[in-house]
Amino acid sequence: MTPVRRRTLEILLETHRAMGAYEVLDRLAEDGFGRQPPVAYRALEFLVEHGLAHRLQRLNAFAACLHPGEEHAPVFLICRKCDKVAETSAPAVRNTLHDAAGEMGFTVERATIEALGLCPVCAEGRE
Amino acid sequence: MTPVRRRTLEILLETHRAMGAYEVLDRLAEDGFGRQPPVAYRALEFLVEHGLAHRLQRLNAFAACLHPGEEHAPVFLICRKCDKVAETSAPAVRNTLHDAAGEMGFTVERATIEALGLCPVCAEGRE
DNA sequence: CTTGACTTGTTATTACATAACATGAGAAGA
DNA sequence: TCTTCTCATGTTATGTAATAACAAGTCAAG
Ligand SMILES: [Zn+2]
Ligand SMILES: [Zn+2]
Ligand SMILES: [Zn+2]
Ligand SMILES: [Zn+2]
Repeated sequence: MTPVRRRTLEILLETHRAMGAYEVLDRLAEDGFGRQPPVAYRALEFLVEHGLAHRLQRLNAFAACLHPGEEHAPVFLICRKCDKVAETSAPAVRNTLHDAAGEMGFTVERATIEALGLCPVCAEGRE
Repeated sequence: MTPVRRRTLEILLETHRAMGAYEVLDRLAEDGFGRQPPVAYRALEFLVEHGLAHRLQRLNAFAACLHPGEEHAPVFLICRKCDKVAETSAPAVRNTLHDAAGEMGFTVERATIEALGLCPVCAEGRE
């Protein structure tokens, strides 16, 4: 854990939402770190590899992990109205996926499960 | 269904694999259609909206749907070795996801489920 | 024959991501 | 101590994916 990496994680935690790499980069630059894309991408890559952050394919964005160290299988719920992202651990979904893939002889190593829809708050507000 | 859209679908079907938008665009241009990104993106968007093709977030790519019209819930199995993409319909996975999200009050409208791993052929060939 | 919806085409720009190279700090070994 | 190796950080430059904004043509409805 080096300064850039630590700061990158802090940024993700502070904002508490999904952030694009360039958005993270701007913050890092403000704090005196490099202002070039690789600076952010490398730090984010490190965090993802070490289970401290996740990448959201649908959003081209990153978010801090809410259960670091716990060795979990995250599922993301993205609200299309307020853009909030909830990370939930749904082993049942993963298991079902592994089973379904297994029937076809496919070995799942990593899986991306991201749902787009409405969070409780936005759903209540009449669509 | 217009010429560009039909041709775009044909291209996806012919190659029988996931293709990037710019790759599709090159083919379209060869056939006398426009050579600008929007040409491909619009046609692909149309196909996706009408359930004739799918978008693979992990690959920034598109693939023809193998069960068009059937109103299904696709799950993609992407082989990291041979790059083949298998589309399978796994209602169980979707249901589990909907249930898990429902417990948190989240309403799922669309879901991206993509697994990365090894296909039967590549798994056999000793990792 | 005019209006309006829609499709296709263009130019230009924005957003996202990585390749390739240079430098400096620190650990490991002579 | 003085190399040497590894790794983190920084840079420049480029590659790749996606969209904004506008122009022109088709065609059916009125
Ligand atoms: Zn997590
Ligand atoms: Zn919401
Ligand atoms: Zn399909
Ligand atoms: Zn394979």
